[in-house]
Amino acid sequence: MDRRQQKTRTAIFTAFSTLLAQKSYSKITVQEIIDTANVGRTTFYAHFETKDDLLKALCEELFGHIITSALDCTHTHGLYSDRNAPESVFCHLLQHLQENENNILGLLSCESSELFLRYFKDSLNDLTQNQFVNQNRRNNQNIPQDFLINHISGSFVEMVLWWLKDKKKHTPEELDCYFRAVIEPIL
Amino acid sequence: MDRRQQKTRTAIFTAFSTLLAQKSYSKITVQEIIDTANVGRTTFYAHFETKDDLLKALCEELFGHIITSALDCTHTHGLYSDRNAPESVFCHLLQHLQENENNILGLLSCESSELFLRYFKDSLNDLTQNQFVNQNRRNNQNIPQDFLINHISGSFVEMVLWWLKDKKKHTPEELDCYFRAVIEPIL
DNA sequence: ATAAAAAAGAACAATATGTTCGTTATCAAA
DNA sequence: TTTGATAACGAACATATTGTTCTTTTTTAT
Repeated sequence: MDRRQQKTRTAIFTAFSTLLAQKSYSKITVQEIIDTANVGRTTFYAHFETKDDLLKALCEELFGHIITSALDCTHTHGLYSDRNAPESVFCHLLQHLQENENNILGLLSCESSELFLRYFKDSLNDLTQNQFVNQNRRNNQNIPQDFLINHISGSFVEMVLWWLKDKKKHTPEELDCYFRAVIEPIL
Repeated sequence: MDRRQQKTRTAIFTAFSTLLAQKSYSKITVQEIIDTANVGRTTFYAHFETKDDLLKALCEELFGHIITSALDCTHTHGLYSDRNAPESVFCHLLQHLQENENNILGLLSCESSELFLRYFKDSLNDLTQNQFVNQNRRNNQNIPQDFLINHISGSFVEMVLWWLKDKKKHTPEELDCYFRAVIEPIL
């Protein structure tokens, strides 16, 4: 691929991320993005159809490899390796988030965090579902599998939201411990 | 209060709700709202500072009494009246939602449901917190109370989101049953 | 070196925003 | 029922954003 394309694409992503750290998504204009990225108006629209399109692309880039990395983890460990195992996939995810690659946490902490977390939850749903079909789980009370999957990924996302609002006063390991305590009883 | 004020306020709310059923919040313009409500531009800005302000006012109106009603319920029953009791506050909430007063479910089903559910969750947090301070709960594994409160209200909100996406294939009573099954083990 | 592709830059119509004015209609209270 | 207050109207306004179209310049891959 042409280096110029990659360069502007990166410039736009960076500018967008910078702006997201300053103000909410809805208040960011295309004008600001291209000013910050220092690219022409035409160039922006050659890459992305709309601002929403840009957001989607950014999410795919951000959550893409964090999820695939987690998927590798489940292939070796299972959803939770063991009831008393030291780490679960969720701990892995939290650590990955905190490592701050591409400044994901910065983005998730911004005013538009919910926006990102919806994308994140979609990915988590796939991840969790994957686990359920592979493992033949006992279903203790005729709870629909859909419900359980949604409960797990939903709770995780809400936990991350809480974690960030709370200025990350807890370590990924602590959170993992709490999360397993509230999730494992129902598996 | 002047009847005229009440009348335009209602007209704007109704117009806004109608539009929300058709398109996402971000794509609705003030222009459309005043056209639909059939009020002057000046009038709109006399009532609400911005579109965001309107959304906030609508949420307060919608969730205000649904929560106070639930609060009454907790005063008599407790968070869950009893492990085997037929109804919990959450069932009450779900039924209330489904009764379709002010067409809440219609709004929650729209493209901008997350927007509303964030407001809803804030109210739920207060509700849940209220319960925790009144009842002296056993805390089985040193999980922070904040975490538990957030887990409960967060899970509930995510469940409603799932319920709506799923076209409400389940009754409030079924959902309540599932929800208690995943929440009660940790209380 | 050259043809293809990408970015810049300027200009465009269309639309949305929030404000200001003077005018008209409606209300509540005497 | 009159009257003073106030809410709504409507038109106009400057300002800003959007998405598109054009031509010109720069950069790339081969």
